[in-house]
This record gives sequence, structure tokens and C-alpha cells, in this order.
Amino acid sequence: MQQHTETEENYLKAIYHLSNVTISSVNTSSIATSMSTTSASVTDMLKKLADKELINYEKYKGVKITRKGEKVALNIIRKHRLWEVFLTKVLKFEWDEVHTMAEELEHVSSDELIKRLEAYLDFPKFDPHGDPIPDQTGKLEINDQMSLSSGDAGVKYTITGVGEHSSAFLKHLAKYGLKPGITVSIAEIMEFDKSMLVKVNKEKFHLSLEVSKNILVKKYGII
Amino acid sequence: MQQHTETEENYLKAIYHLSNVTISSVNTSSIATSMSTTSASVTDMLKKLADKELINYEKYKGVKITRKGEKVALNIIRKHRLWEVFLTKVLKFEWDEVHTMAEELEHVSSDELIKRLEAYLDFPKFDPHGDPIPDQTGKLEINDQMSLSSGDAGVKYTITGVGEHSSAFLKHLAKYGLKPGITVSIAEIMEFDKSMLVKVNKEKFHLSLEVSKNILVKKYGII
DNA sequence: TTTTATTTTTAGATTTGTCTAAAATAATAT
DNA sequence: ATATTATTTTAGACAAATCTAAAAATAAAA
Ligand SMILES: [Mn+2]
Ligand SMILES: [Mn+2]
Ligand SMILES: [Mn+2]
Ligand SMILES: [Mn+2]
Repeated sequence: MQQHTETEENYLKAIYHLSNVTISSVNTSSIATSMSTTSASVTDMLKKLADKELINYEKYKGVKITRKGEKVALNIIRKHRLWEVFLTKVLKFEWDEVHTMAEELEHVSSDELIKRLEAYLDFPKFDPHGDPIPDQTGKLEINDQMSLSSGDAGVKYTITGVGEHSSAFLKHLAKYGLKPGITVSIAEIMEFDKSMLVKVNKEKFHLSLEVSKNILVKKYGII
Repeated sequence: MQQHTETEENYLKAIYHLSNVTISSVNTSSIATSMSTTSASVTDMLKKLADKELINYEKYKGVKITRKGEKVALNIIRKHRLWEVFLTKVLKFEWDEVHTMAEELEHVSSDELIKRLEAYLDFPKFDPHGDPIPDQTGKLEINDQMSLSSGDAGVKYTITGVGEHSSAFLKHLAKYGLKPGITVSIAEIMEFDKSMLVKVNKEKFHLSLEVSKNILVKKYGII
């Protein structure tokens, strides 16, 4: 098994994630944005990743991740999410505190370590943000969740995840006590701006479309 | 709190360990040997560490670690040893398997993470190899152990640690089932080469001086 | 106290990942 | 179709950590 640098791993992860939001190939500038670096640096790295056959790269035509590259990316994501479960379930961190630590832990190389951690955590299928955890072969269960913004008034939903992972957004949700596992019922949907009034344990509050769009849910009672 | 690179941290740790075996100041070549690098590289790094006031460095006169540098080193060692406890106690790794993984984990930066890990492990005072774990302030309990080689025939001892941490040595001990916690009684000491015949649970075997010197023990019954 | 050997430092390259500025290409507008 | 704008790539430079080979300093031996 080939070894990759931490930087290469981070680029691959970013490209993998972008591939899931983009129909065609991933372009240089979107990678630059998501990595907080310049397009020039990205181009340099793309050549290196292409040499290692982790991506298919054609000058000026963007990038497609290869099966090989995808496997590497999924392994990093697997480690990231298992560590996030460990940090919340075992060390009792809040779900909005674990991402930064997992960004470091995901690069610890031992596959045996992660195998044992997975077993110790009793083979969790989803991380604290509702994202699926790939198994050793890279397969991941699809969490068939919907956005709260497409829910109906008068119906109860259980939060299963989020569509946006920024610390700012997670802390915003935490302020209302909103996190995976919590039950929310939609009291009213405003025609004008698609904002909604929701009820959580007797408390009522207002959610903008920007927020409700990024809260992922299932109908209450459906596991 | 200043940030240090992983490389700087590794150099500091090496210098700290060498300081405890050397009476005077630590010289360039011993650092090079212990870091598996060249003296030229070491000299470069020493300048950098001196700039950050982590060591006192005088050209051609070797190096003394400062209080500040010692604190950094002790924090890395603290993390290393706590992760080793986690790997053996929680994930059930053998004591001869954990060092390499701990070498990576020790650089994960969050101090809050290590504080919670320590609490979760119930504040262990020693790692799986019998080495003391520094507390948050850098203080460490002294394990007043002796070398098995200075023990007496007919006396029972409990293994508390090792004086040599190489994988080769640890695996050699593992072959005989020797590890911290195990009780050993010295059956006979050979005058000629100071090797010894020891008994562990009915089984008898021969230990060379080279081996017995690096097994650290306490008299059986004395906690 | 010279001479010789060892250790340490400097000088100059190399690799990895980054940057800015300029050139090349592609996409959009007129 | 040509001009304008946006995107991407190249060129050249830089910082970190490393290396080899040569020079300088110290230690040991004669
Ligand atoms: Mn995360
Ligand atoms: Mn997550
Ligand atoms: Mn160790
Ligand atoms: Mn240890």
C-alpha cells in the first residue's frame, strides 16, 4: 500500500467531497477555495496526484477522482468520522467541538488501530453529524434523510444530520438545542420567505430557510 | 502558547531524553544518532530551537534544554504515554505494539483532548512500559524500581518496566511472557557471566545479563 | 607542543508545499 | 467573429527540513 503525505490526503478528501456536489469534473478554483489556497498551488498538486494515478487530470479541463483515489479518500473520511464518534461518545465532547481534532486524528496511519477503534465503538454506521461511516472496503450506508425545509406544517421530524459543517452553523444550532436525535415539529411555514416556526419540547422558535435547508431529518417514528 | 512543528517536537523530546542520561550538555552527534539523521541537519535545527529559547546552544559546546523546552518535551511525553495506555487498556493492543502508533498520536495538538483522555483512563501514573506519565504541569512520579540484574537468588520480584524500548527487545521479552505485572523469581545466578536462571509460573529459563539489566522490577509484595 | 583524528559547523543542493505575477487558454459578451 | 473577462497554468522565488562534501574547531596522541 502506497504512502501519501498529509497534504495529499487533504487534497484528495477535498476533491472527493467536491465530486459529490459537482456533476461534471471538479475545477481548480473550487479546490483552491475549499483548501484555502491559491489556484497555482492546486495546479502543482494536481500534477502530483495525477502522477500517482489518484486523479485523472487534463489541463484546463479539471479533475476526476479515480477509483484508487476514491478509496484513499474514503479511508481518510472513515477515520475522521470514527474519531468523531469516539470523541463524542467516549470522551463526551459536544458534536460541534470534534471536527478540528478529527482533522488531525484522521491522518494517524495505522489501519489496525482504526479497525479496533471501530469494534470498540460497536461498529457505528453514522458520525455525530449524521454522515455515514465507510467500512474497510469503502462502502457506506446511505442515510435517506430529507431537508427540514421540504417538510410539511403539522408534521414531526427527527434530526439525523446537517448539510453544512461549519463551526458557526453548528454552534448556532447548539444554541437552540438542535442536534441529531432531537424531535422537531413544524408549527407553521411562512409563505413569504419560507421561514418556519418549529416546536421542540414546548419551546417554539423561528428558523430561516438558510438554516432549515441545512437541517437533515427523517419523519418521526421512521427509523 | 507557541506552536511547534512536529519535527521540532521530536528533536526536543530526543534532547530531553538524552539530557537524562548525560551529565554535562548533550552533543550534536548523539542527537543525530537518536534522530537517525546527520550532524549537519541537527546543527540547523539547534539554531532554530535556540532562537525559540527552547534550548541553550553554544557553538561546539553542545546543548542544554531550558525550562521552557523541558515543559514542551514533557507535554509530548505525557501525550505519548497516555495514548499508549489507551491503546493497551482500551483497544487491547500488546505493550510491544503501541510505541509506533503513539509516536504519531503524541503530536495531536489539543490539550483538552488529552485532559479528557487522562480522566477517561482514570489518571494512570505509569504507561505500559512502566514509565511515569507527567501531569498537566509536567510533574512526574518517580517509580523506584531496580534492575533485575541486581536482584538476589531465591527472591521473588514483580516486573514494573523496561530500561530499553526497542521493538526487538520487547518482542524478545514477550516470547517468554515477560511484561509488567508478571512475577519472576531468581533461581540461580551464574558467577561466570552474571546470567541468571529465572522461574515464571513453573517454567524456568535463562536470561543473559544484557536482558536482565533492562528488566526493571520491585520486590514481590511491595507496591 | 606539534601532529593527527574526531566532532561540529558551513556551504551549496534538493524536495515539498507554498506564494505572486505574468502568460496562456477558455468562456462570455458585443 | 472579435473583444473582453475569467480561469488556469507557468515561471520564478521562498521557507522548512533534509543531504553531501568541505572547512573550521576541538580533542587526543605523539
Ligand atoms: Mn468533521
Ligand atoms: Mn462529521
Ligand atoms: Mn513509547
Ligand atoms: Mn512507553
